[in-house]
Amino acid sequence: MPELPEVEIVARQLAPHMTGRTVRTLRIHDAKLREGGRPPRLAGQVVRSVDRAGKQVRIAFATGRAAAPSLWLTVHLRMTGRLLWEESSPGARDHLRARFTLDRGVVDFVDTRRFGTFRWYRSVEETLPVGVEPLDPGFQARHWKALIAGSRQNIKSWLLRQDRVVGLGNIYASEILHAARVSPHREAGSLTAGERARIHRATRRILTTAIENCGTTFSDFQDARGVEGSYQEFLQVYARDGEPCSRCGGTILREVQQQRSTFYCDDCQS
DNA sequence: ACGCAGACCTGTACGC
DNA sequence: TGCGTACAGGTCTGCG
Repeated sequence: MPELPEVEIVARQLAPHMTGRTVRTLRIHDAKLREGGRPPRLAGQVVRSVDRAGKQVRIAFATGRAAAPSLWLTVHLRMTGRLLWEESSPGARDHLRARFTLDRGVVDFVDTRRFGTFRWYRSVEETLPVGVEPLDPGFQARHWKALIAGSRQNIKSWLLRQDRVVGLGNIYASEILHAARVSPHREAGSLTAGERARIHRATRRILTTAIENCGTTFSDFQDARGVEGSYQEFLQVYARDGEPCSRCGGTILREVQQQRSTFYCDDCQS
């Protein structure tokens, strides 16, 4: 489910609750979560930071309040994962996969479809995604040229890969291409400098606005407080097939690319 | 290198 | 009500 903005919101909301807290216990209820490596002993570890790396929530732990972090956990929410903070211990919960009990508060990992993953690391370098962070202040329009050069992949599929630019998923990829007036069928390597610049600007603007609006809630995204985002009100094409295009009045189409739905306007995206 | 199918899971919406 | 099908914000593997 979540793409960059939704993961960013979860991390930002968890951070003030978790940072500086001591872990009492980590209970893993779903054995699938052990596939990313055996969980280390967490009791007594102090949470030093919670942030986002690509589409993952990253939590740094240290052996004491003054010690440097020596352990990192990345949580990938995939389609339906949620990290929910509660002040006092909630009772039974559907699809509860893991529970962190802190010296104050509880963080539950809830995941209906069980695609979510935990991975443990001993250095921060290992947690860094391969691709570029699109909201990194140093990332500029001119950098797209080298990233995209020579790719024969269609631009919609290219935007979904995480080894070039991280954080984009099926909703924002369609929205970005519509905002940039670029057809999802275009060969990535064939884009002009002007088109790449439009994609760059659209990416920054859309992700930033989505974060400001607490992300997009389609069916199940909720932030760390269980509150839904509101960026769905701003979506121009996603899930709007059959409706008129907000820019040119043409009809928004739905089409399957790489087994994922793409939404676009055939009239003003070329 | 690319596209495509299938897998991983569970739930919901919709047509008959 | 029940059953079958399609679809869902992600990503991996294997095949051609």
